[in-house]
Amino acid sequence: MSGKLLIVDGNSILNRAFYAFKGSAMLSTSEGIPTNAVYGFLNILNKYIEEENPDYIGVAFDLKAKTFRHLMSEEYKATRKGMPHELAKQLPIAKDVLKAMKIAILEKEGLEADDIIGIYSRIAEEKDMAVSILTGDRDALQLVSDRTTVIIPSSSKGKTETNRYDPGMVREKFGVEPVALIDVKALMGDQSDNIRGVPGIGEKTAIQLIQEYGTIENLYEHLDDIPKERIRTLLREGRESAFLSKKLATIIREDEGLSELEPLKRQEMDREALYRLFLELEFNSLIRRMGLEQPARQEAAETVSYPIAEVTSEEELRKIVSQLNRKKELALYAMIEQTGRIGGVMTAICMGWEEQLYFVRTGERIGEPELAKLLSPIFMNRELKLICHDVKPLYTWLLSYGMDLECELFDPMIAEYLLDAQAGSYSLDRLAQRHLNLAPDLPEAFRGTAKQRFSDLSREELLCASGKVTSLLKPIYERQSEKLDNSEMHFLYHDVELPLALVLGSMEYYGFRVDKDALEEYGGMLERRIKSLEQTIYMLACEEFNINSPRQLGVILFEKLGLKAVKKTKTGYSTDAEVLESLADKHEIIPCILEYRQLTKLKSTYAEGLIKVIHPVTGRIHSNFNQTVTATGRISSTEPNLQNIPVRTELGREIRKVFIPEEGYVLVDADYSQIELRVLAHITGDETLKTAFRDGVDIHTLTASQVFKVPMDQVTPDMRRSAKAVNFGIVYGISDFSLAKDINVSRKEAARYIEGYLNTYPRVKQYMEDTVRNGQEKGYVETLFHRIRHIPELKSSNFAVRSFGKRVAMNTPIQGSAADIIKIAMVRVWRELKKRKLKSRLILQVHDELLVETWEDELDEVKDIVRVGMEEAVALSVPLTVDISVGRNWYEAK
DNA sequence: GTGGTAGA
DNA sequence: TCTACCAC
Repeated sequence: MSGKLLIVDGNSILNRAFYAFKGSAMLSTSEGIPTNAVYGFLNILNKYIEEENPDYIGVAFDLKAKTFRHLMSEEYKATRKGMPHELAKQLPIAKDVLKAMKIAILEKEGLEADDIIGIYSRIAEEKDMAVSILTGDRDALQLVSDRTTVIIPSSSKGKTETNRYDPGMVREKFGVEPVALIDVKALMGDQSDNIRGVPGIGEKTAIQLIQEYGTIENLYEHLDDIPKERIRTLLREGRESAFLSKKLATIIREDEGLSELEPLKRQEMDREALYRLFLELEFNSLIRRMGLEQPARQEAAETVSYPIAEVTSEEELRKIVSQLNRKKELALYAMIEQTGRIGGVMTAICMGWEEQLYFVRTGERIGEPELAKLLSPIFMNRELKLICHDVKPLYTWLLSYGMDLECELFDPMIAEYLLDAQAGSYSLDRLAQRHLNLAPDLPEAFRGTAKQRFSDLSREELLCASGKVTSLLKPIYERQSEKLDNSEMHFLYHDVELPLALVLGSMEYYGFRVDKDALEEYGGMLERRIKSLEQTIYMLACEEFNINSPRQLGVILFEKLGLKAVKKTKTGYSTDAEVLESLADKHEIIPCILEYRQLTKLKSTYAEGLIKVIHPVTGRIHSNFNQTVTATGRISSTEPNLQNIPVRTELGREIRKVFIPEEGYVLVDADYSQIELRVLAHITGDETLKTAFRDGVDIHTLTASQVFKVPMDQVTPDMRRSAKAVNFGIVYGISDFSLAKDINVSRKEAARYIEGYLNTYPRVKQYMEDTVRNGQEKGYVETLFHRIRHIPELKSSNFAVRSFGKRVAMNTPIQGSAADIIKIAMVRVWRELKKRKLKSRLILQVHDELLVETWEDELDEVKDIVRVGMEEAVALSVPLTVDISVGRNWYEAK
């Protein structure tokens, strides 16, 4: 039996980092510590080991967040000053820890086991950490060695494998025999969450128990049989055990059984494990810095990879298609690039199911249009389920060849988004990692992130990599299906998100026509006004400077012109609109700067930004609609973002005049009226709100009337404005702090408004409380259609983080349900337009608004389709009303 | 609250 | 990366 010392933290990330660094010294920290701090420690410690103690023996030790913060406190503030980089800030602390280690190590000539083991406790003593470890935190010090004690954390019930410590696993994995088990939280006097519901087993009694039951497994099995009375005794002992634990840490010093140092020698860093870990955690810059990009190939043995054959003639392909077409399910991976061509370019495609995969490269033998046509029987086969990761580009590609897609679909990317909307990345290799624990070695083009194109790769590379990824589809599909089937998201997935991918694909395909000349003229007009404003500003400042630089502007305003700085940012003076507005009457330069800001924003982001993305062939803007980005279920739009085209100011709104329909078409714009507040009324069941919406009462005036306790007809515009802001705040779940900023009152005043609101609508208040509690219990909240959002922040010990979690918990069901509803409406409208074979098409969604480019002859029909599609998307206890307007450009149609 | 983009 | 600002 080896004499390994292992300190296991409940924090799975760091556990795994420890394994990756096995043999290296490791300083792990708890939640709340910046990852680069962890990295910094690792780096420094490793360096130290390499340079000064090559034979240093692996020690992991664990600094609790509180201790860490303590170390970060006063005494270090001074040293941190002036250090340029985050990492540098951590240096003094790391050095200090090192110093402690050095003392421990170098005090004696040679290295001896008890020194190594003792380091931890010495540091703990020197830094007053023992207290923190034993009583100051809910986690605990956990040691494993052959003669010492296994402390099983209460997170042994945890879901992740790294957290699941049971005696058998300890024995197998660490080669040590556990002699006792201690529930850590019970030690801390926390009875809420103990091993299998048994409160606090003190170490001493635990040993007795094990002796009684022979083995730990046996004890586990009979935990429920232990009499309640005895459990109470154990609980009392729990506190004593805490002090025992401290002894445990020192007992080892005298343990001669640890003289065998060989197994503790430093080993090579496990670069692959580290690579996989960093990949999963998206520590991309760390991967780069540590040069982990090309981990040694490791996956070959365990990667599912089916045989693959290349298809090189149309005739052959036709045969294979008819053969594949008889299958129930088919995995397909399309190597499509978004290029200048609308619909993208398909370099190759790979498809098949388990026993055999087929690879087709487009080119002279089989052209893209021919390929689209040849594959069509599969795409139109409603009896077949196509497993396709990211189906949207495949659909736009098909549209560009006049083809359609009507088979059943399964898209792992979308499935994963529903399972975890905050996962960040949904590329296939990440899915393989999450579901299959595989780290396939793939060219960058297959990993979604890189600039590399499929067409940059050789035939062999494409064949090999696409075979790998296509093989992944089936097992991923099976695992995701199981998870989805166990959830309530079936409807959302099959009837909303999957068809929506096609809707978005067609929206991207059609794009939005733009009058380029008008846009250029608009830009020119802005340019002229900016130039003249610029001169005025230089004159008023008596010097030329870069107005776009908040830094330079800050110097001019607050140093040269002597204006009073109201607010600061991390790097200097704040010059945001809020600050400038408060200074508006202090100096005539201020209004000029505000106007300059507005004009340059319009010019650079909108005028120039939009011109850049007009497609030279279609003359239209083909925005990219992303379905898997937002945590709430909303869609996002990029390159350009068409969901934030100005509307509030007249000058900004003018831009909408350049968004025009095709010849013979008009724009139909339909937007939900107050959809979030209606969702709120429905979810909370508040009668006042429901009646108001049924009667078509102005909701902000109503709120004002009720909160300020005046009759409806005596509500002043000011009162209405405040009420509107409060409604706004409720919908978006903003804090009293942000509300105060929005309506320019004190934070206390804002808090009173919110309180007044909640007292006016007790059902809303009840809902808010219920949702938060529910979220805390389950760890997630859900929308009307069971879209879930995990909110780990609710469990944070940090007030600000927890408050954020609460607001998110209150807001997400509202915003998310509204997102669900408009998505349902989009699918309905799109399907109806398609079914009736109309020329009109859905081209844009802006959260509560749909835009249909409408063939003039179809105007009445389209208005009807849109109204019904949206208003009847879902039956709530309040009506959903839609305002529709028609125009020859977007400006007119709003 | 949720996003995206531009400029320094 | 930070600051600022556009939308719902």
